Amino acid sequence: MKGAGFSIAVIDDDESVRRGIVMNLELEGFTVMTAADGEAGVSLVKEHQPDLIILDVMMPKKDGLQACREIRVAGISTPLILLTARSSEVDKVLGLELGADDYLAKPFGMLELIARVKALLRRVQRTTEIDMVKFANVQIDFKAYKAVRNDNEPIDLSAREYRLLRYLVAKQGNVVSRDELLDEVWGYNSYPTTRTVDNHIARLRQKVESNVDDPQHILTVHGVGYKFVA
Amino acid sequence: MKGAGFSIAVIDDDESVRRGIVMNLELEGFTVMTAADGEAGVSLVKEHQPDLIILDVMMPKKDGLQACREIRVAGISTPLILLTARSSEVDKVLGLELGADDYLAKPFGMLELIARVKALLRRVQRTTEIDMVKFANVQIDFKAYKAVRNDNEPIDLSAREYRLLRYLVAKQGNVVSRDELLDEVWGYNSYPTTRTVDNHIARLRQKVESNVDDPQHILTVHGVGYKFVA
DNA sequence: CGAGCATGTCAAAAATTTGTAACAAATTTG
DNA sequence: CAAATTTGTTACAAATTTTTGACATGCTCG
Repeated sequence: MKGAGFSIAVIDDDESVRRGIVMNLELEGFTVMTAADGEAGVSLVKEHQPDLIILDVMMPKKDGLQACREIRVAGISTPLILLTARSSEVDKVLGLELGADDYLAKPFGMLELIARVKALLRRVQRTTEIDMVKFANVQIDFKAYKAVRNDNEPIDLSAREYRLLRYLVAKQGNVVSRDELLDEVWGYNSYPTTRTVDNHIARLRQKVESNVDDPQHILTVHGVGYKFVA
Repeated sequence: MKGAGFSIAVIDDDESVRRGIVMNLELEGFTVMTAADGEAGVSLVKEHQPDLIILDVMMPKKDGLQACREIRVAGISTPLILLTARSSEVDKVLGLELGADDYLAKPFGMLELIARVKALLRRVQRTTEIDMVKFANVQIDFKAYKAVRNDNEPIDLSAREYRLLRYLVAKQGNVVSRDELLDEVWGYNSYPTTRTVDNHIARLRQKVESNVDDPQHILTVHGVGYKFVA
């Protein structure tokens, strides 16, 4: 994954632990922000909305479990990894019930932490399904399977067109290859050709782009695949 | 994709299943190694570090879940597909928690297995590739296939130019020979001449260097190859 | 210095990739 | 069951990229 623009909040009172984690995450290409106690941590998270939180259980002012609880209560569902010195079951269960997504007992290996961070981000990214998208004068609701232009003219998209577009939108800004689309949108049980993808893209463009001859949102990247930009 | 040098370990006690899988993978151009029980499988994986593991759940000596656990504990994070006869959720969850990356219930279609193997390799590859590079006044995003100079003038690079540059950047500071570039950027089943590389380098320089006659980042190392420096 | 390679440059030719239309097959609907 | 809709396939034209070869220029070492 190599960081890919993800930001991570590291909340731990131990200066040296914090530094170690930060250094390693930055080496991996993540953007890192830190706080040294629970209270500052909660503020940090509320304010900067990182993509992932690493939270120590034992901390002054407000312990990790309490901080975790507050973060969840605030409606923030950012993936969260708990660090704990005591590896007692109590801590683990408590933490997970409070809404942590993973935990790691100190002392832990940096490689393992990095691996878990990446795994968690991957997992979240996969399962985060987009609900809606708006661009130019069209608006699409993937949950309701409804699409409109100018707030009133309905656009009629087929089921596969919805899925295709949703996948592109989920990866927006990044190029997606035809093979990836076949895997993710068509699945592993059917084996259409890559040309099938082109045809669906063409149909999508006709329905969704203002000028089919100069698409503004569903872009071709020659030799690679397609890319959606809002 | 066509196998492209990837090696795959197939661990299954059923001779005929194993043979079928091996044959199909080899047809796809993969290098395949096998083991007939969990114990042998774990040794095989530790010793030969394949690029992907296909592991049957039910096996003598050491079952697949146990083998999977041992492989992960040994710090080997190679992508792993579990095969199982029972399609119960329990197995699935267990397997995934133990660190399997994908899951396939017997009986499965060969095409589906191949599709999953390729998808998984693609996914892993995506996550290990460089995302971005910045140098002088240009910035390149390899995921978005987007390059700009001075934050606003777009630079138009072809797919191969992106791949070529990404490979050089990945090896930055080290000289890379033309033959290595042909292997890694062009692949093993195309055979252009080494002059082709020069041409692409030339075009890359024209697009990316400020002064083509005195390149600052894509450097020629006479008699050896090329080298990227930030 | 100059012979012998190695590399840079350019344009045309070759190859690949993509868009699209028309049609067939499959699926859903009435 | 027939009609309508959706999906997949094929073929071909158009767009774009890639390769090649010829020649110019540059580098290295005897």
